[in-house]
This record gives sequence, C-alpha cells and structure tokens, in this order.
Amino acid sequence: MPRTGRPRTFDRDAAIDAAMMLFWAQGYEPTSLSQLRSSMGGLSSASFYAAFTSKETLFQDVVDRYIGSYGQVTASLKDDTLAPRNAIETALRKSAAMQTAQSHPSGCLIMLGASNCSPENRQVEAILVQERQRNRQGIERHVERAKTDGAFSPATDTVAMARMFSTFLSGISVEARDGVPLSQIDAAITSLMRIWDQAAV
Amino acid sequence: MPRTGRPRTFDRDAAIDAAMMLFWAQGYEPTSLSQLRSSMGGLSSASFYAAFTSKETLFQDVVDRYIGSYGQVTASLKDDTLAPRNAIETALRKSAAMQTAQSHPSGCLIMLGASNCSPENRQVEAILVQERQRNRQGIERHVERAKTDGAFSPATDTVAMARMFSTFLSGISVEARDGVPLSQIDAAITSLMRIWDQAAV
DNA sequence: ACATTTATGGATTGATCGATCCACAAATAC
DNA sequence: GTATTTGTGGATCGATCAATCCATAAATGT
Repeated sequence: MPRTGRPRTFDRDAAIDAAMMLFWAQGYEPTSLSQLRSSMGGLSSASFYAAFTSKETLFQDVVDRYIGSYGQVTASLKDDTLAPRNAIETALRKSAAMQTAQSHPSGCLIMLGASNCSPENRQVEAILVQERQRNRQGIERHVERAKTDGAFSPATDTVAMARMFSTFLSGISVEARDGVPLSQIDAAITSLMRIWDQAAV
Repeated sequence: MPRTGRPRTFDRDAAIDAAMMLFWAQGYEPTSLSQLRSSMGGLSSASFYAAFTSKETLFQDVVDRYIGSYGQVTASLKDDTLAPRNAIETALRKSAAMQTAQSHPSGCLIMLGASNCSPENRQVEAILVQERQRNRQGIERHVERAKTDGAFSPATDTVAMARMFSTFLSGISVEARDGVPLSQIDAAITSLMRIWDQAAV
C-alpha cells in the first residue's frame, strides 16, 4: 500500500484477474504485452512495468492468484483430515467441474499455461512443473495413508495407484480443452474410483 | 520430384525430421523460423519458403510425419482385428514407452504441440484437436466392440469407460513431460486395466 | 548453344516483441 | 508553500518475428 505519491488509476487486482484469463486461454508465450495491457484496462507500458515489473513476474502473480482461487479445486489433496479416498475423488470431481465451466477458459492453467516454451522461458514452465509435482505428491500421500490405515490389501502397489490418479488428473485438462462434456468426465471418474474399491477388498 | 531446375542442396525429409524435434520440444508458436532454419541444416530464408511454403504448412507436414512414425504407437486404436482390451492396453503401453524415451522430446506432439496458441493460430491447434478426437473415437469403438461381443455385463457404461482410458492417455503426455519414470506409468496402466477385467465379470 | 526451370545467398520488408525513458501529473510530507 | 514520492502518457529502444525480393547458380530440355 503506497502511502504517498500519485495513486493508481486502475484496480491492480482486477488487472491480474484479466491477465489470468488471457494467460489461461492462450498460454504464457503467445500472450503479448499489448494484449495484456489492453485487457487489463488499457494500461500504458510505463504503468504496466511500474506495477508488475515484467511479463514473467506478472505470470508468477497470476499463478499465485490462480492457485488461491480456481486452483483450490485440488485443495483436498493437501488436507490430511479427509478420508484418503474422498480427498482424491473430490479433487478429481471439482477439477473436472471447474475446468469445463463456461465462465472462464477451459482446462487448467497449471497444466496448460506454459506447455509450449522456448529455451529462454524454461523457468516459467518450471513454476508449473513444481506445482504439478505438489499435486502428484498429495495424491501419493493420500494413497499411502490409506495403506497405512489398512484400507488396502498388503499387495497393493501404492505408487502405481497414485500415478494412475495423477495421470488421469493431468488428462482432464486436455479433455476439457477439447470440449469433452463434464458428464462424461464425471462418469469416467466414477469408473476410475472402482480401482480403489477393488484394491480395498 | 523436380525433373528440371537446380537440385536442392539439403535433404527435405531430414529437414522435416529436424523441424519435428523442435516443434515437439517447444511447441508451434515459440519455435521461430530462424531456429527452424538453423536446425534444418542452415537453410536460407528463400530455400525454406520455396520448399515448405510457410511455418504453418511445415507444421502440418511435421504432424503428418509424426503420425506416420512416432504416432504409430496408437495404431492399435484403429485396428479392429485386435481384441478390444489388448488394443487399448497396447496403445497405452506403447505411448508411455515412446513418450518417456530419451532419444527425442518427451510427451506427445499431438497432445502438447500447440496447446499454447494465440487467436490467429487457432487453426493450427485445430489440426491436433481433430487428431486427438480420432484417438478418443478409436478407444470408444473398441469398448463398444467389447460390449457387443458380450465381454461386459449389460450395466457397463461404455462411454464412461472409454473416456476413462482417453483421459488417462491424454495425461501420459503431462506425466512424461514432467519426468515421471516409465516404470511408474506402466504400473499405473496395470492398475487401470483392472477396471476392464472388473467390468468383464 | 540457348531457353527454361528450380534453388540459393543475402539483403530487406513491415510488424511486433518485451522493455525503457522522459516529461509531466497527482498525491502526501513537512 | 515546497520537496518528495509515485503513476501516467507517449515516444522510443534494439531485437526479433514471419515472410518477400532479387540477382545468381545449377540443373534439364531442345
């Protein structure tokens, strides 16, 4: 909060939201500064850089904003107070519902936001890789908790099951982007969760 | 095959292969003409455009080449002489093995090659969307064949099962790109295929 | 030999990229 | 009031983007 100096004429938070929609729809590299500035309220170049430092810094801010809002659909993966099976199913179903909604770009920003990257922007991609890795670990931890709780037969391969769910979660973004309806993804989740129950026998 | 005129000094097929590796690693839009020309053997701008018309046309050629080579890992999805379950499992396992190999970029060009696109390149993305849709339909057809053959109980939701496999197939690209080892993806496939056997009871 | 065809090297196009600079505007601090 | 701080409008930076042009080179056809 600046205590002195000329105040901003635009809403910084709203500008970040607008930038999020652009990055989400087009990805990091194809989204140009001029597109960003115009969608963020017609900022001048000077205003943009004074407020956001650089395109890359803005993207980091956008990712943080995304994780705190839309990205909360996978919050259950970090919550060890939930029943493991429920935590994973909830993450899958909420992700599918969010990513197919019409009020914003389809798919997931974390999965798709920087998948096409030239060498000089590799560290932008790295931000998202790290976040995806967090989801993978969350899934794995829930599966291991279930095994520790004795929910699975001793022969159950927990890494295999965890990767099965994480691979499916990753795939939801592509399916949503391609217009596969939520009803079908939801039905697929129902099928997928049978693996859990089968291993629980 | 030109019958007259000065012959090319470069191997057109080898140049397309080199372009494929670049598009595969970086995606369509972030890959620049100067990168392409230099990796394709140091072509001049004139030579490039004489041989390949445009960046977009080259990408189309690259996609065709990919489908005819690396992309053949999903050929089983189009082959109705195979047992349905085997056809799907084969596509998954071959895709996972190919996409994690070290001799070329990880992941799948069809899944990741144009996922970040500005509006003016949407039709490039459309090429890949169509190809992914073909895979989805192949999976669905195999599942329906199995049901017609009486391999599943009548209550089986074939669309749900088909989307489950296609979503997983889509997700393999993200996992491979993130460095998940083949052994883990393979184990996940083993887990996933149990759904098939469970429905076959 | 000469015309025709195709490819090449190299300069160059206009547009756009992300980013910076500067003079000025608008607020607070004293 | 004056100094200080911060934001804005607008011009501009060098670099790069995809693509084109032209003169010349190297092949075939007659």
